[in-house]
Amino acid sequence: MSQDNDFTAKTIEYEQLLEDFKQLLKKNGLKFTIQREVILETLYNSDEHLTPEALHKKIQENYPDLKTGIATIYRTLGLLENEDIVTSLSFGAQGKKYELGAKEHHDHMICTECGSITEFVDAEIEKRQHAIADALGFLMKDHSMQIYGVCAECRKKLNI
Amino acid sequence: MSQDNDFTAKTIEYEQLLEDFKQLLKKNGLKFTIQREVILETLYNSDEHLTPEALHKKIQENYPDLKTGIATIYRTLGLLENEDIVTSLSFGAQGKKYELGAKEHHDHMICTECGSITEFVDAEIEKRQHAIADALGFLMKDHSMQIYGVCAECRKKLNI
DNA sequence: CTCTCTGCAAAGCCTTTGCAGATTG
DNA sequence: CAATCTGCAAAGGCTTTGCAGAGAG
Repeated sequence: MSQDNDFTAKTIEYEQLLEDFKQLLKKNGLKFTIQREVILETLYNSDEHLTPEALHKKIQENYPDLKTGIATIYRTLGLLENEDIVTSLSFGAQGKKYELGAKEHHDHMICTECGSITEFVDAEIEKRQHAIADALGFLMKDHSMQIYGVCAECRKKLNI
Repeated sequence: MSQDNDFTAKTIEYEQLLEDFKQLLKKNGLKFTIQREVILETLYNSDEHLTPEALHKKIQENYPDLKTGIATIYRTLGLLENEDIVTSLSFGAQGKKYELGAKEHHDHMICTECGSITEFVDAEIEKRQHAIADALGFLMKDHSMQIYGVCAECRKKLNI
């Protein structure tokens, strides 16, 4: 569950993020609601990548008084994704998982045993990606990379 | 539609592929049916990554006499994916696209304007991926990388 | 001949949408 | 106050499944 590699880093403070979010809402004539704040906050405080359903559950646990509908989760996630505040990862058949996009760019290492996601960055790969996009005349906007395999923990357990 | 970069290469002949497929079926006590052959053949002859629906449509066009149900497409695709004959790419909300896995390993460059997918390979990136997985104690089985942006063609059209 | 496959239609997910009341600005 | 939001439940897509007849080995 918990990660202790050196590759991840939140590059933005929550207050800052919240401010940006409010700004964006205002700019688009949208309203700042408790639900939206709670969703942003929950995403911020989660090191895991969350499915809409997992996010919903987490919010229901942490804010039992606030009756948050799954529809609002979806609507807000869509909103946040449009505004590039969160990004989503698509998996095989299991749908999408969301994470805050406010971190330093990173890639994902996904354990096929336990489903955990470890993040990492590598400057060399980033550089090559740009070089390749350029070589093919492609205007690169974003990229994502996933490595699938068995994480260190599961390897110990399975002795492989 | 058509791609003319130097990065793609089919490394296996159709006859070979078909033979392997038959072998696999036999090994698992499964049967070789016209539908399965047609699906394999259509995937082989398509340079695009196909959604189950697109594949279905293509088959209906090319084999109007063969009434192929979408359920069979899904079942066969699942079978082929399990056997690592095809691999799937997941996109935002638009579901999955499948491609034959019988090519040299490659990554994907996806145009956010026209949705086209260009394949490429880069030895340096492949090498780094292994190095990173090793460094993190991860047993790497597979990986995928996508670059999102605007393809050369669309750039011309849009003048960007 | 036996066992697997297929097409069809029904059933199941996950996600989106319509609506009336609740909330924000 | 006017406009957006929310929760609920219904509606929508895409994918999977059950079944009876068709087809492969």
